[in-house]
Amino acid sequence: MVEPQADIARIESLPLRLVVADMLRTGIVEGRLRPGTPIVEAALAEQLNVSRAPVREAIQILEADGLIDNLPYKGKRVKPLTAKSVEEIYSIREQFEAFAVRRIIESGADVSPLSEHVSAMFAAADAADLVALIAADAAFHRTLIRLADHGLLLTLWDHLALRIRQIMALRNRANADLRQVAANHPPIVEALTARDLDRVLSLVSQHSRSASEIDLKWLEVAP
Amino acid sequence: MVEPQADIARIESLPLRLVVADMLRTGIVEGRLRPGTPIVEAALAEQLNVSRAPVREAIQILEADGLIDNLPYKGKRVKPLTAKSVEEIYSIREQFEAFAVRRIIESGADVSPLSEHVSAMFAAADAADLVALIAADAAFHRTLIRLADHGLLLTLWDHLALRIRQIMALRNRANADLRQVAANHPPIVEALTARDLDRVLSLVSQHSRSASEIDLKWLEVAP
DNA sequence: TGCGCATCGATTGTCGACTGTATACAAGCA
DNA sequence: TGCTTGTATACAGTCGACAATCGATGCGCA
Repeated sequence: MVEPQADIARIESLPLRLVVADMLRTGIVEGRLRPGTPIVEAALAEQLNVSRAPVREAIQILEADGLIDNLPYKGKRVKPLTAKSVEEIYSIREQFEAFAVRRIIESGADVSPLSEHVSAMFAAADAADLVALIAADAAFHRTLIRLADHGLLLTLWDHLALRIRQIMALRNRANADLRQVAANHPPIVEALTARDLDRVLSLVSQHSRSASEIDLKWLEVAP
Repeated sequence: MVEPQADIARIESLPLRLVVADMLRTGIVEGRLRPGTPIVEAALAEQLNVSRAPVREAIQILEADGLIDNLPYKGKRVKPLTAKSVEEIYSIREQFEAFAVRRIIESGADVSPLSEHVSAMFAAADAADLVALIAADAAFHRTLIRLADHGLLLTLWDHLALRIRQIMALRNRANADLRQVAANHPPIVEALTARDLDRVLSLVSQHSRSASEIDLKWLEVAP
């Protein structure tokens, strides 16, 4: 159940379903709505002072994103996270990034946009600001994908990134070495700049796999 | 617009939105609803003798599948196919299949389930049955993905396969050499059986790229 | 003539009420 | 006792009506 909340803000007069979807999505990927939490249309509608229709549609959007499970006529819930699904998510991520860097190096795209995100990560690490670090990390990787100039890939990535954010929000944050996280990225930029495909691929692959291992470890204690 | 149709069959008492979604999906991937065709909720609802709610939800499902475009308050339509989107779809397909075969060879999974689909393809080619050939081809590739034992990959594949089917349905069918299509597949099975990763990768990649080229060629004359 | 502006039609967006389905639990029966 | 059968409840699913939005059309006016 989502915490009690006042009336819904209709920013920019977006359709309500999108506002509601965003609210739920944020709650899920930030870990406030944990896997398994029941999502009940009527309850949500009442809390947000809207009818069930837009709530229902919002839930269906998140269903398509793979964040919510639908058990027909029984109920919906935040999709449970299993070790296997975490492994699958990270292994696909590895493929996507590998594909992206191959395209980037082939096309000779300018990789300088990555640098500012690296700086942001170090700044966040120095300030011990985990939220900012996660945001900068996400921005770095999304930019990497964007440089591949592949619309479908970017769409698929955005879906995947949601689930990765969810996983990261769920793991025990106290144990992360923030500067280490930031330090993982400059070598990728360097290797990209040097057009050293093999080295980039190896770094990216290692990056995904170590993240996967960390998450699997922490999900054991907090499933 | 979908052709006039009597009352909707509520097979197995599935929720209406799923029945409607299936109907629309089939129409799109079989090419009866061509890219750009407007999809109007009210009209569909009347044709199918249901209310707008399930129709609306069905449309949203296909929106998530990437088959339908939504221009808010203006209308929805079958998403137009551009050369770039075709290229993107096939290039992602290539990545997925490459990933799948790497996993298959690593895990040593039994690839014999592929053989029956190859047989089916040759039978269809001999009978000059294009529909059966396309079905067998789709089954072959889906099985290949399934053998990788990766749930998320299979989900992503199924979405992609829809759009590939749509593209294939839209291209001029008279010009295909059916036996040639079938003949492309046995070498893949052989190389898989021999665990020859490099050769499989090369074959699979070639397979995707030639399909992409053919489709791009035919989409020029019928966009 | 040409330009702003009310109006209208088409289409999606939202609502509240009704209906269908599944589960659990209690009541009836062999 | 153990099985079936009813019944209550908590949901999702569907419906018909109404509201909001956008684009086009046509009208008045300089």
